[in-house]
Amino acid sequence: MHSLSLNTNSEYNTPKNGHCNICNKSNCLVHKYSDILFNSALPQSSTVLKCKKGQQFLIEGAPVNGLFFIKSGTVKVFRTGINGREQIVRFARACEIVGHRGFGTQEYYSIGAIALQDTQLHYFSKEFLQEVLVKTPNFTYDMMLFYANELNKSENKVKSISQMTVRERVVDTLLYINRKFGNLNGYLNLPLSRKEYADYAGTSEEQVIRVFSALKKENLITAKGKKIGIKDTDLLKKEISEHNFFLDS
DNA sequence: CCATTAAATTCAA
DNA sequence: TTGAATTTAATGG
Repeated sequence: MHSLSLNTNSEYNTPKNGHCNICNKSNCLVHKYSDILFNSALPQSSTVLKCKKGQQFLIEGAPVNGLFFIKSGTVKVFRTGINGREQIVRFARACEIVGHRGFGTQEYYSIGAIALQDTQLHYFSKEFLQEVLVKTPNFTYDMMLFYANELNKSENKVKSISQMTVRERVVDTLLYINRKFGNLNGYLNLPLSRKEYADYAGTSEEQVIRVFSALKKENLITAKGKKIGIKDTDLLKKEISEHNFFLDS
């Protein structure tokens, strides 16, 4: 009766080195708690949701009813600013959590989330998770660490947007994408539009294009459409080293 | 910010 | 797989 859940569990469950075999992280929550999350005796513990590229699955202002763990694909999480401008809060990949801020007393999501590629999501209802949190202290503790970490990142981001120059923020964004998604064939392994770089860095598309052009001239990056290659990570890091903002993942 | 041109991506035949 | 249609990038005002 839980065939879907049982199948899912096995995907996370071949650890030799303790690393999750989907996201390759040693501290992966989905991997660590897959038994609890997917093999629970509780009914309807999880369902898998399929999102096509460009599909929005979390809408700002919609009532909170649960949260998502990304099974595959990538997602951007954003908030709409005062004049309709989009502020990208973060990019998320496999095994990361989306929609967690709605938990507790909050009634409505304060963020939207949209799939950047075809994406599969594990959906967990609020009721189910509350039950798990109450019964499983280790899980609750790890979730608390996760929340604390998120808060720290968010505070760093405020600092970066208010104190760094446009160029530094764009460089910081490039390093963030590189750190988080790595590179494939010499290009960042996540294709983003200049607008998306801008929305993350807190600038305009034109500014990003101009910074990219400058970086190309200086031989720090290469760009072919949406494929951006970082030529010299260390030199880029140097540019923002005085801010030491490249600590968050 | 907007307009123009170049370049890249998508899509359907 | 191609190339026409559409979208996105780049530049200059």
